[in-house]
Amino acid sequence: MARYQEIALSLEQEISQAYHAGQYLPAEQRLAERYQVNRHTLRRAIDELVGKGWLLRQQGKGVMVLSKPVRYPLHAGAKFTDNLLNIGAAPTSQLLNLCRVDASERISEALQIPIASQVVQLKTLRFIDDTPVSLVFHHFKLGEHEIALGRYQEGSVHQFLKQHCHITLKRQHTVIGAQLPSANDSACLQVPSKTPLLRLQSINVDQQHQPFEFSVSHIRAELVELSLEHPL
Amino acid sequence: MARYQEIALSLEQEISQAYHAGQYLPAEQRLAERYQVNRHTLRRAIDELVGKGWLLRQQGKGVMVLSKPVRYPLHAGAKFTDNLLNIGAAPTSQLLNLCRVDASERISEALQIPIASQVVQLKTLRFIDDTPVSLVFHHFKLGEHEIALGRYQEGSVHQFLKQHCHITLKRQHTVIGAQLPSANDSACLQVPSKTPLLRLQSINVDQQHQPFEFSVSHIRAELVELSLEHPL
DNA sequence: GACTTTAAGTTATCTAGACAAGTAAGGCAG
DNA sequence: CTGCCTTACTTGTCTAGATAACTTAAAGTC
Repeated sequence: MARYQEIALSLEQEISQAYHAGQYLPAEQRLAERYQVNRHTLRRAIDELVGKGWLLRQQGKGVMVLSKPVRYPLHAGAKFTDNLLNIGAAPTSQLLNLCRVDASERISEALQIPIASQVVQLKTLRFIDDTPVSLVFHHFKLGEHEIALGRYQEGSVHQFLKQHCHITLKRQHTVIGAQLPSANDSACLQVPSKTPLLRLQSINVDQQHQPFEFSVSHIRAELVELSLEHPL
Repeated sequence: MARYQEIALSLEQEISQAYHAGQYLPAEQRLAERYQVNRHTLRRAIDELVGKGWLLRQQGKGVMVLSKPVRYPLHAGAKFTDNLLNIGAAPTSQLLNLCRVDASERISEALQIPIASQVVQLKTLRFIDDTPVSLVFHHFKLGEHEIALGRYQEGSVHQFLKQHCHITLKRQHTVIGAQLPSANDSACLQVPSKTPLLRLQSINVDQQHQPFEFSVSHIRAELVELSLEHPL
């Protein structure tokens, strides 16, 4: 077993016993001295625990110990916002960008439109208690509701659609994967490039069961896990 | 944007255009020379794409371009083995370890037994076409079927239970997360410590809807994604 | 031919040093 | 007191080099 793995294991034990969420580890240089290794080797050890969701790096501040992730139910009608309000957390959403883009193969298949035709793309960032949690790309067909969407600024997108367009969306199909963040993901979610993300691709349908929205969410896996009840 | 991120972006484009699954990239040293950077910087760039599921590192051989992941449906009755046979792949399972362990809080909660009471733990490794795909920890209550379980050696565990114990398991509750592999995960799944894994924790019930198995799967996210149909 | 050894080429790990970039707190001018 | 600047400390990135571990194929041995 590599030295950095030994150190990661040792640190993991120490954290679970002597630290609680919100506390900061000693500086990398100090830890490197304690373990008698180069700072790069110690960084590698910390990277292991960051990847497992135990620690969060904050440039200029230090390495923080995290708490257990929020469990997020995945029903057909499950709403990000409502779920979190129930827990007592303060969920917010912020519009980053609104534009038209050419539909990729995946998007056109999901929305049942021709490939390379244009769609409206909404890029939003979701927070829990001022911590960025997920980056979401919403895709809608062009059409009557496009102008209304242009007025969206913040808060739940699905709530907005319900109020201004009288459309209630339901989750119809979801594909779940995991990946490391791109440079853009890292920047928006304020995580280093080694913390894994959950990737959710959802097709949401309107009351007539017609595909209305295709969304791709990149979610910080140290903070959130998905929960699923299977019907009998 | 950091140099290694620029290189990752450049490589990603090149791969999607000029490579197909199974091909190998030029050696790190060559690529480092091409981009005029130190080999460590180029490694960091490759790490980005490994994390995104585009590439697979193989010590001593090189860096291989991967194909798109297998999509694995997650119904109540979904079976790893049957799903893959339908696709035309060759799924196998191998027993790594069988022992009794003390139930953690998570396990005892899932199986509805007292905390720290003992359970039977089966550790299995699943392959698709001789590639290790997931590492699974199965947990069962002690009891009448324990001896039968002791005879399990390979193939689908659920199939084995059906044939030898006449028990048909159904997925009742699933929690999905993502994390980087531990040292043990890396070794069993033959992946470096930077490729993210999907983590599936499932409670499986018998015909009387009683919790019978609690399993924890660590799945290579570059190879598999989970698919979910939501009922109306 | 079958097996072993060797060599070359590859990725993996560790060390060492430098500088950039971000944070926080104290000191200072207004 | 407020606002700005400086300074110290932290993490992030890049370079450079050495050695270990692993894979493959060719050369050698029986």
